[in-house]
Amino acid sequence: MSKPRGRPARGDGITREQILDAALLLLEEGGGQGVSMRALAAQLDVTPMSLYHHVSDHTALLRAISDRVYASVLDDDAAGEVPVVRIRSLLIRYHGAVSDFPQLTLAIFAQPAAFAGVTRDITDRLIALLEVLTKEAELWLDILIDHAHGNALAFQALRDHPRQAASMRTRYLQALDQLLARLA
Amino acid sequence: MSKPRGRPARGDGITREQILDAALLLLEEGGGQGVSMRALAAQLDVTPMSLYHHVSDHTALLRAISDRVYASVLDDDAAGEVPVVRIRSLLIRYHGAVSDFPQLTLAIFAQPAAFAGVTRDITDRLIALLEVLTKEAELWLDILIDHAHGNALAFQALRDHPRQAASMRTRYLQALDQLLARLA
DNA sequence: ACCTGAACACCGTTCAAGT
DNA sequence: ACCTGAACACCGTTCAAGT
Repeated sequence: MSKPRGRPARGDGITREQILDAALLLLEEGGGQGVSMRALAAQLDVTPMSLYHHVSDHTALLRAISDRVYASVLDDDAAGEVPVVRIRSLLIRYHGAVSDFPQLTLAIFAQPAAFAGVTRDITDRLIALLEVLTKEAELWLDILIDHAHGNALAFQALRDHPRQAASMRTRYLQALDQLLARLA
Repeated sequence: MSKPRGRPARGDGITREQILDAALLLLEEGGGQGVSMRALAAQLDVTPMSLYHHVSDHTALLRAISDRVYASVLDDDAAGEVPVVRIRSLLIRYHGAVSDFPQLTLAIFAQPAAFAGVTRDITDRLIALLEVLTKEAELWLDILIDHAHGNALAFQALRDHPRQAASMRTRYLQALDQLLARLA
């Protein structure tokens, strides 16, 4: 029943990659109160403590997950397009990431000190694009990012109502376009 | 050392009011991961289980707290003023409540199913005011509320930097005015 | 009606013991 | 290097026992 105590044979044992994969899976389905070390370990058929050999901390785990999630936001930035279009596509992908994993977003904001710099690249690119269009780039950065975050929270509130959630996506797009139209 | 087992003498024992007071206190200072039943009980010099005689649940406790916090938002609505001014003052008070208790806000959003209707009165009043000013009242409700929420989250991120937090308040006001100016 | 103590099922994390 | 088991300090919550 119980596993041997020592180091497992080569090829057994757990990878950091496998941990992150399982964590994302738990995050998507479980929804509950987030990924716990113990539940994650059970998912991987391993004792909780073995995770600490690959991840230093629970918040380090969350940071690793969010790094992975937000990395995809920076891909495919419609590089050839006009600034407004690039801003729009960047925000839509950011909003998508944030509202696909609302529990992760909440966890990050619950202890923000540990997550400085995770979304740094995104805001850096956004502000560079905004500076082309307006003198008050920082103000509009605040508005657009805050709006994405707040909307993602409202999203979370409709988690159990998929039909309303779908219309929420289009409402975000409407609001975003309304804001962008007033930017110039 | 240990208290007697039975019902305490008249005047001893705990009130629901005292529980909420202590909970708000813990919320303000502790900041940490929110108010736990056990920490709250310790604060009141009582066993955790005695709380369940006055509050049915941990989420019921949070709901009671948030009812109290948000009730003050509806006071003093500058009733004589123009709609824009009333909207502005309402949102500023709402933003204040939300960012004074970011941990509460996060807790509420973490399990939103239990909190439908808490902020209902606020959105009702807001939308009534918005309908005077624009045909797209619901769209602007989304924008303004989401903005307040998102900004409150960003606020939380600066919890340990009071100086930056102070300038954040004025930045919220700037952004709010920018949005309201584009409403008409 | 209202409190206590013991108990159950969870957390994150440390530490020593194993291979 | 990497896993286990036991342990510590936390959670929320239930249930029986006390007055």
